[in-house]
Amino acid sequence: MPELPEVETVRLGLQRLLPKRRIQAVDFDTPKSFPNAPSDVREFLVSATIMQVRRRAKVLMIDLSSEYSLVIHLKMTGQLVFRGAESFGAGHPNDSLIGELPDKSTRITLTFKDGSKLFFNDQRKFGWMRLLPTIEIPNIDFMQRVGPEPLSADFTAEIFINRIMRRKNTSIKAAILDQTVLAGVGNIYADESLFAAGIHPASLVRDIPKSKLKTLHTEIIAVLTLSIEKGGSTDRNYVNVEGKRGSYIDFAKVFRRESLPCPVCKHDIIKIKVAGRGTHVCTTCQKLYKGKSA
DNA sequence: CACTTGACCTGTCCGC
DNA sequence: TGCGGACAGGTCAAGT
Repeated sequence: MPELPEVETVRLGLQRLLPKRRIQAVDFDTPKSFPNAPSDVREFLVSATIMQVRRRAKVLMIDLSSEYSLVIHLKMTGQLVFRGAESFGAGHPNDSLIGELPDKSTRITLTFKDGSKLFFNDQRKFGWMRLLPTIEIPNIDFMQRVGPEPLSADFTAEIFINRIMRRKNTSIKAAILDQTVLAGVGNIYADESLFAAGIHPASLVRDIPKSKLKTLHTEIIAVLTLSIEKGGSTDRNYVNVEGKRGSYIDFAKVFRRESLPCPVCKHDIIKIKVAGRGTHVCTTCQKLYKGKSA
């Protein structure tokens, strides 16, 4: 659920709210959510000041004055919600989708010296937060293997095509979901960008003309950019740091629109399974490329 | 090595 | 209304 646009929206909110705040305490329920040793937490987290908030792929990094960083992955249902000191006692903000915090899905709470708090909620407990030396982040396995940022200026169509061809014998959907090919695309934006490019998600990479792959490169960038403008997609769980929804889902052409008319040709959108994921497709607008046969 | 499937979890929804 | 099962999907480990 949180894909690149959702994680970037959270990053923008955290970058606005967190720098210069000093951590007073951390509370967490399970070691799985926050596996660091208590001695490291005391030494490198408590009393540290937040410097900046960065993102790489779907991973957030909160850099601390201790030269450690909180590295965070929201996975499917993770949420980071900030509440200022004034939000407590008098109740929570009325326009938040999230009620009183902490609640039953709160895994980690960071409390700052000024009384404000950052809550890490995660219904399904797949997400995590880890304290690592800032300088070591580029060395962790995921950072070593993850592909280029699709919204960076040097992510050209040529680079995209070269990287996608590493997965030439699999479906195009599986290929763009592969974080080692490019960073940040998940199920929503895979379906939306493939619709925009007119490619059936089950098409094998090797069968798709280069010109179509070039179109897909353009559409991936367009879809991700529009979604960041809309504050991401709130399908089920996703909210921003204020607990508010993103509106991109209102602009989605196929995602979660099965049995509704295609906005272009009016034929019904169907839902199938591709690469083990629920996949939304308009079989009229999206061509299934298959081999050399006609 | 390339690729696919299952596991990790919990809440929701659907059919009986 | 209760209950079992399918489903949701990011990533990694295990399997083919």
